[in-house]
Amino acid sequence: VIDERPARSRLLEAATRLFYAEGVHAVGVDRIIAEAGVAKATFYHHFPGKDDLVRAYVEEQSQIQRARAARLPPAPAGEMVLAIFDIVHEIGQEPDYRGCPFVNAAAEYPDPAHPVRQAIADHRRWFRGLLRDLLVADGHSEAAGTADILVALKDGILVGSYLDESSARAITREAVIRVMACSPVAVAPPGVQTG
Amino acid sequence: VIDERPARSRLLEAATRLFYAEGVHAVGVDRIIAEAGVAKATFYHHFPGKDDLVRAYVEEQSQIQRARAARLPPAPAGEMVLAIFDIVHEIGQEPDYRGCPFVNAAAEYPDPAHPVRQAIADHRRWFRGLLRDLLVADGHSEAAGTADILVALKDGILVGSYLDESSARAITREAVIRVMACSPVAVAPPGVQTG
Amino acid sequence: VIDERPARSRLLEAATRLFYAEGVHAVGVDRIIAEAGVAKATFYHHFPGKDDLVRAYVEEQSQIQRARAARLPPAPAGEMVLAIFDIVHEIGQEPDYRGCPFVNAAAEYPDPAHPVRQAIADHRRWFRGLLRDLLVADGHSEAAGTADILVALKDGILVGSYLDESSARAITREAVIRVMACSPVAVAPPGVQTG
Amino acid sequence: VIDERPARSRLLEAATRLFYAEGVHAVGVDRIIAEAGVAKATFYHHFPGKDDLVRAYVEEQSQIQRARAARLPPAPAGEMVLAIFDIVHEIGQEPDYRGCPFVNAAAEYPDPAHPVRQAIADHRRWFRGLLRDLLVADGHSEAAGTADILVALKDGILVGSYLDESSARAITREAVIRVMACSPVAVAPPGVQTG
DNA sequence: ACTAGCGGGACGACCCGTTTGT
DNA sequence: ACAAACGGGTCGTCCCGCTAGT
Repeated sequence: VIDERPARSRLLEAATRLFYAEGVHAVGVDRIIAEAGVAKATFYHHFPGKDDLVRAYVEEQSQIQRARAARLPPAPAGEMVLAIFDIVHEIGQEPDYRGCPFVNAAAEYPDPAHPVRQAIADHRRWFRGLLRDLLVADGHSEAAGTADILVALKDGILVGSYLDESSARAITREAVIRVMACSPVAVAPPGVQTG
Repeated sequence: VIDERPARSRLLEAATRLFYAEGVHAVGVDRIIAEAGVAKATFYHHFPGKDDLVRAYVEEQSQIQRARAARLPPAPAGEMVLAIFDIVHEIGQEPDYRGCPFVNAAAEYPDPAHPVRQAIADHRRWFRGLLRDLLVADGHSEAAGTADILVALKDGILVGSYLDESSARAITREAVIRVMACSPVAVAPPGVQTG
Repeated sequence: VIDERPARSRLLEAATRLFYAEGVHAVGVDRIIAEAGVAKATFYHHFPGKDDLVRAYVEEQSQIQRARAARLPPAPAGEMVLAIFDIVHEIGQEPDYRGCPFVNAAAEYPDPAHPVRQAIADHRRWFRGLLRDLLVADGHSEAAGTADILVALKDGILVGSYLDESSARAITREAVIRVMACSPVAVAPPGVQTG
Repeated sequence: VIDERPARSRLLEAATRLFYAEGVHAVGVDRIIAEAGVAKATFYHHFPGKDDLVRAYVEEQSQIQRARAARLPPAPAGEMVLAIFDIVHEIGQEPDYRGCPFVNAAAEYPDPAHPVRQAIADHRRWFRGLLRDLLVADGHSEAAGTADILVALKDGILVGSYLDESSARAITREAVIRVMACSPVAVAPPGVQTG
């Protein structure tokens, strides 16, 4: 009971690194325990199975992002949204960026009822709620719909950061500004779709 | 003799169905040849290895989307963009939608030099070029940057269609309209843009 | 149509090349038919199975060696033996020498009753008889025993040519001379001989 | 619980038996692990791959022969050579003799740079050195060349023991005596030697 | 007489996630 | 904490048949 946490931490650290860099199915437990320097029995003592480790990995990523958002310096709500997307942009520019860990993990878990997918859905609900609350605080009409668009924008930016040449111009701030600029005319042209 | 189509077609069809529904690594060649009703030797006669089948799958998806775009009825360029996103929206609403096949496949192929990744990059270059050309034809200033944003929007919409509750309101058209509405003021305020 | 020789010849040629260079078990029939440029059905039309091709390969090698011996210019029997070993030496020095095809094939056919092994045994009987007859014609006492030793010498020279550094000095002629120099004293010291 | 020896020993024992009796390529790892009574993962825990097991097999055979040579009772160098060839002869007469394990293994490994071939080459260097040292100690002129011939003789005797009818008379001792009897005249007739 | 392609099933080496004993 | 066990899975190749089309 004394030295439990280092082993678990090392396992989660190794898993995070390998799962993110190479994919979940592509990394075996043998490799993780080898890189973590723990025994197999220790692994199965801390995690009932590989999927539980995957879920822990996803949940930890969510915690990291929530903490990062919580550490943002206070600012007017509109600027907070921009600050969040500045972080999104920065993340996408990191050297070995391999895409959004949640999107990538979801690609390997087709069943939406799977605990890993649940954890991913939780994270996404949190992020959408965060944006929507900020838009509401910003006095934005159509806060919910705009939050949906911004979530899509965030996902798409990260996908592009992973898959397209980095020479693609940085369009993050510009995009956020346009999405948030919902002139009354544009918002609800009669008969146009809901958003 | 049930299916008289050539073996290669049956293999590619089965692979497409299974790869998309369950992921690439999660589907073994044994399963594909079983569902295609071909012998293993026949599979390896048509494809040097599994990765070649994956690449064929990706390239076929690209061909399908290009053909679909080519079949769009002629219209003014701006409306063409909207029509394209209507299709994107529709695709995302399909019953067993499992996300963008290119994004999902890329999640399982970390190496950008891998042929599968190359095929994905080719497709993405095509799509971005399609949007940019339409924006140029539409007389849009900032066509390239706006195309980048629209590509991100498309990716994000499809990610959301896969991962979020379908109750999420459809925001596609609204989002496109906002992104395309780039008022001169918003486009390039000196020093605002991030990168 | 590049190669107009009959299919059987092309198959045997390809098989000879591949079997010798890489080993019998290491070369599949698919590869042979591919390099021969014939259809699979054609192969199985000419040879009931792979083993029959192997036997044909072995028998052809035997024929080649017999023909080479038959072409030796006439000479006194003792010099003929030396001439034979000159050829043995030359063969062992060839650039891509891979060892005696009979010894190598036998290593992959443990059953002495197998047709391939029978063909190998036939060849070895021929070669031993050839040497013995020459020794008899040379008026050699102990012709049979000396022939046995010379056969061993030949096999060992070829093994060494394959497995040892080519820097190993050429000892062929010297060895033959010593083996054939059976002084009465050396031949049968009472009680020395083992069997 | 039948066999309490460690798994690695059981694997190597089974591999030795099967590789020697049937050839390396002809024996699959599944068969070895079955006969060793070991799980597949245990095999791959002890040996990175089949080739490593083959190399261990070859190296063990070399160790066995070196130990056997080391156990020979002390005697004058010339008699030691004869004693070594007595052992060679005895080995060749064993009931299920299948030829020299090194020569047979080399027949299935065409690449001289392969670890298995390296191990074989090591063994052969050792044996040649052993003979040469004994000949030197025996005061033999031309020790190196004679050692080469004796190595060839050993290889050839073992090839013949495997491939020819056992009725072939035992010529081992007689052959060694002749090879070692290098009269000054026979050793270096000017211009006789080939290379 | 030959070609092209496909079917078939067993087997090749190797790795999977997991459990147990020590 | 380490070795071992376990059964099934991975991708790929084996040799051999068969049909259909020249």
